[in-house]
Amino acid sequence: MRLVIATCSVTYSGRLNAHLALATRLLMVKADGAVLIHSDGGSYKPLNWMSPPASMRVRDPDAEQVQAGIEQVWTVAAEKSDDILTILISEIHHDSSHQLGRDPGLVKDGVESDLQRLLAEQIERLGAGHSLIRREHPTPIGPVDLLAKGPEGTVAVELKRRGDIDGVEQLTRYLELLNRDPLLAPVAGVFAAQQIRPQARTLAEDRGIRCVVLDYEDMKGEDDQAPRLF
Amino acid sequence: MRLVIATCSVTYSGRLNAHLALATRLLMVKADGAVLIHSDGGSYKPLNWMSPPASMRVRDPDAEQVQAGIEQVWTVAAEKSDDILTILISEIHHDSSHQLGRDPGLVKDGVESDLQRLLAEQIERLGAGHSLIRREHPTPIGPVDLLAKGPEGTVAVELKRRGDIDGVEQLTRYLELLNRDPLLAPVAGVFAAQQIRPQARTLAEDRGIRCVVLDYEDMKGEDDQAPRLF
DNA sequence: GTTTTTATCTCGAGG
DNA sequence: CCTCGAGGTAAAAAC
Repeated sequence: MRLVIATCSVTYSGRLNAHLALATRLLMVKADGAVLIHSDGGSYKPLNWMSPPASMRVRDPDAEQVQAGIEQVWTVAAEKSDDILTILISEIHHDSSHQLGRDPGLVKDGVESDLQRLLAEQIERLGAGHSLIRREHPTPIGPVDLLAKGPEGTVAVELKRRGDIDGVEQLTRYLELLNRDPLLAPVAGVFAAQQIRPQARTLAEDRGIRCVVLDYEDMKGEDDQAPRLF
Repeated sequence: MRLVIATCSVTYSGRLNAHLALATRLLMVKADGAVLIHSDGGSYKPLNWMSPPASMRVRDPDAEQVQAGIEQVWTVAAEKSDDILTILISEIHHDSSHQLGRDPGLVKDGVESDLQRLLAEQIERLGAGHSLIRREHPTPIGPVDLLAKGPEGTVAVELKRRGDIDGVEQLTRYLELLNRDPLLAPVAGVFAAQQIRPQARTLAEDRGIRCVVLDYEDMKGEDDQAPRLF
């Protein structure tokens, strides 16, 4: 990884065109050819970048560019498209290279699949008298997260970490399909999430879909497997 | 901006829990307290990070951590939530700080608003005999991108850079509302995008919505305003 | 301030 | 290889 602090201007041409006026920034060049241009603020997204795989070419400025005070011209080209990032460097304040090696990568806990496993094990969180039929019940338009038997019949469960309007739409499509199957119908809908947005709740309830808010930490506490990832 | 190349392990605790095993990485500390942890590959997303505003505390390792070869412990806490990033540093290979100043920011050209302006000007790209009624036609659930008059009546246009299934759902909701208005009905739907995904096209056509693929570069070439942002 | 929409989204899983 | 859905989505625009 090469780290350069430079006063530069940048132009990107690809799916859109974008430009950065002259200022001092960090240029990060990764081993796979990726280039990231960061300012000293904002979150993790760079001001501008090139995704890997890419290759960089450094050349001297032409006469006009020399006049404009440009010392180096970096051209970063994507290998799989014709996206091009051009960096005009006026001054380099720092330049260092470092050997990092491969990264073992991030281990996560608490994503939707974990939530699904826990709710499958603790299906009574949908209400007393529920039992699991199956996870990932297949339909022609994709799998339903959970299918369960409740006191009032079969229920299809759509599970989200954050319950949004498109999750309700998704469940609605599933329910329409499931209720066409005479062996399964009638199937009621349950929209279960750690957090349900008001608009999603309103839409769901208008359609007769029940909303259930889940407490992940609580469910994890009750988890008999209690896996320790780290 | 502070740049540190260090052999470290990292733990994040917040909306989920995540862990990075011991390896050598770049730690970037920004002026607003943001911290980014990058490996030497992958696109612009860091392996792990803390969004600003945040504050960092550096302390010495406890006895057990010293035994494990840890030299420093960085604790990065978000100011607006209880998210915490803990970085256990075993070895620092590089450490430098740099003054960057405020960035003038990115200027873009080619986003959805540009596409909408161009299609409004070149509405005949929907087919011969189309004329624009208005852009951003208001409805109770949000504005319809374009409303036009075609040879066979009024059409509502939903515009996307990438045409996905949720765009079709959105247009469907608009059409249902617009067709309730006796002054407007009947209104047909057109789903226009630079790229339309097969599933979205299938759903749209099932619902009698016409799909139109737009060529932005072509439209830009025909643009009489020809704005030069840079 | 909140909510909604966009994104050069990135990233991973599954066919 | 492509397609699809999730994301600690982030970030900008709309309200």
